Amino acid sequence: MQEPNIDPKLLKPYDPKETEDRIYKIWEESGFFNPDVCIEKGVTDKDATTFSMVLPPPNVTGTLHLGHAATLTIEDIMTRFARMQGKRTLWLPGTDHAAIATQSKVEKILEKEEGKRKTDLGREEFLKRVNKFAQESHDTIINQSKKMGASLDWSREAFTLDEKRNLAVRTAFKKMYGDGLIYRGHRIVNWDPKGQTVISDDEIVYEERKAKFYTFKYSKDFPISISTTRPETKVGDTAVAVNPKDERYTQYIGKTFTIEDFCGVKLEIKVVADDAVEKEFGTGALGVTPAHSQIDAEIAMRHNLPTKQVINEFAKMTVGDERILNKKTTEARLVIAEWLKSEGLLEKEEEVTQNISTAERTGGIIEPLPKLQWFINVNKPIADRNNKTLKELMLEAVRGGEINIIPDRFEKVYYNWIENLRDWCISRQIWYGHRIPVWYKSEEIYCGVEAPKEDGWIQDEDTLDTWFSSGLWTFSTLGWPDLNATDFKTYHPTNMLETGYDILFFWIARMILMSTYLIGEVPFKTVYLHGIVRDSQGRKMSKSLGNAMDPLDLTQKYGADAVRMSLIIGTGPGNDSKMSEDKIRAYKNYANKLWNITRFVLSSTENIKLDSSFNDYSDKDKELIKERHDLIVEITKEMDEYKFYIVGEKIYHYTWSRFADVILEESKEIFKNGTNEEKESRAQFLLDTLTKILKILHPFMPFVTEEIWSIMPIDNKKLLMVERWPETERS
RNA sequence: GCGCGCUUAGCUCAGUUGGUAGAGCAACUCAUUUACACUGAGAAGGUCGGGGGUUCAAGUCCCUCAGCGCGCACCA
Repeated sequence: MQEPNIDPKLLKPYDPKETEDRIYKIWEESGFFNPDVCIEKGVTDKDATTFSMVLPPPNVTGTLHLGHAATLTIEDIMTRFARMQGKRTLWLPGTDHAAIATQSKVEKILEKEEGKRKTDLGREEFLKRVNKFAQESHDTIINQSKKMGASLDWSREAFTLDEKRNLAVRTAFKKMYGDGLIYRGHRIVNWDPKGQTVISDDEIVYEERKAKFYTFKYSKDFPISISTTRPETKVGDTAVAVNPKDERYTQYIGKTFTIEDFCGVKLEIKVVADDAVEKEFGTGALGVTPAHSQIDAEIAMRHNLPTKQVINEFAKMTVGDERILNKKTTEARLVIAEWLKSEGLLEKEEEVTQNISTAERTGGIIEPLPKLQWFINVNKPIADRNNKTLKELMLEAVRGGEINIIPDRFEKVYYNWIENLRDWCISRQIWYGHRIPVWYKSEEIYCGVEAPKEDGWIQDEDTLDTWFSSGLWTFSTLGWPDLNATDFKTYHPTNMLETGYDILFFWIARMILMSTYLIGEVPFKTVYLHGIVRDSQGRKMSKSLGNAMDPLDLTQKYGADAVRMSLIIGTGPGNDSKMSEDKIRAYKNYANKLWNITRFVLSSTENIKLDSSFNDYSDKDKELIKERHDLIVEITKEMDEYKFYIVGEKIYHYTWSRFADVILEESKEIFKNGTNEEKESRAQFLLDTLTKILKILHPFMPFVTEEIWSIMPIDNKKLLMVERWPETERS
């Protein structure tokens, strides 16, 4: 066939590498990622309904993985769809300083490359290193996000640790402190000996391990046997608790026994009755270690028992003689077990599996320790929130329907978490992060947005849990605490929050907490949760397994459009998905198919332009239009319901199996032997249908569609990214 | 212990309010320069995890069992 008047580009296979960076640049230069520019340039009405969403800020700990790529794709689809519907659309980017994660990463590098520890550098110098690392990670992340085609408004980019966000953090802290929601308290906390910091309950990861479960008596004269997996903590025991209904032990309740020598330590053990003790568990008697167990501390509080700390911040013993003093807890455990055996006190030694608490970021084994820390009280009634507690505010936002979670089964998970929620420990003994806005001067404490003016005040050394600043993200990025900021007034509450279900508690719950409390409105109306991207065998991708697929490599090899499609199709909300190169290859082929469809349509309709007022369709084409119209109605409905995985499949199927394999094939016959009317009708139909396919496909495969759009014979074209979604009312 | 999810073709997954099973990939047969080999046509492949129930009708609803996975709690 002759190929007159057709872009020579089409004569070669589609080349994403040549196309994608060029197209992204055109988009960026158009300014259309920014809704203000869209209004200025007249592609969006000033009073159009808004669609706003924040990007879950990636941690500045390195590079993006496929999970980020999935997030970017799903959200870009939402954003481009909204923009093409004419909405005032804002998708706001940013990055997260990720306090502990970033700091420990830099510590590792420092150790490996220079053999130094952070204390060798000092706070200021170490922070310089962290900032440098964070900046480099940031640049990589931004670059990768652009490669994925993300239509983010870079003019509004934010960082959880920049000046504006710091003001928001200090303002929020001050208000919570003023309302008595933030308090400083001496409590049993989760101490991470490896990271040398406290962490919150949610930062604990449980790992199943085998352990020895020892049953023994403190001494030959002691009447009650107890059981434990941690004999070394028993040197800190101050009581034995039994169930009040347990007849075996009633005679001892209230008595105090002195054990002169428990592996070199003198113990005073009082027998108390407490409902928390289960009769059936172990011997039915519990050795109470108030300093090193949350439950025991609670029992101790109820019975006014003394607390005796026997383990320090390095998980080493602080009492006893040379046998255990300064030994690690794991070593002391064996020493005491041996001692019990040799004294004839050990009655039983069993192998059990137990859940061991480890720190999410460092992997360190958590040591419960009593410490003075900052907490958020989740059970205190708040006067200007109708005396509701933070827990109640969080619960009601979802239960009352103001926030809708997709898939809805996660609402149950959310309620369950809130029911078990305890006060949130927000102080961290790390250097990288928002410094706590509290100052001390002898006995005085000052909390304020700014430092006190007089001399002699010393600021709290600790920083805040990274999730404190993330919790403010939907509004700290929009100008809050300035309540008159245009962005804040225009875009808050945001419409959508899309993220992985694994940070439902960490992030989503904390945003709801902060927003309902600080501004009295929900942070977002809909939460869409996606799953984890796994490898083709269903394993979590990780660097150590070596199965991590680098999104950048994949986009280089197959094109971003193909990677995007393969991340969407075959994945429903809330379900994990599996990734394989086969799948991506299939969608690379699809991009090329679309390219060739265009080549055929343009070369067989040469010199004809799309005529939007054309109406003389043949009967056959009218049928095809009806079919197409039904499909678009269906697809639009599914887009509104966030069923992108279904839409992607449907449009793929329609273009390939229906449009290319059937309609184009029969068009060959029409163009060869049909009447002029038939030819004209079919030419318009093909151009019109290709136009609509490009529009529907654009949110999914933005690069190839924008590129094809640029050579379509259509008058008064704008960029495809700001064209209107195909109308659904006309047939 | 409480709760959730999954189990459908060799693999990865769809299957919306119940109407006798679908897609991609892989494998098989054919076509051999066609808009496109990054292709087309065709055929094959499933007692929808097991059992029971409701119904005219169940992959879909209910009960139950099993395997896998996950969350929370416990973890003396």
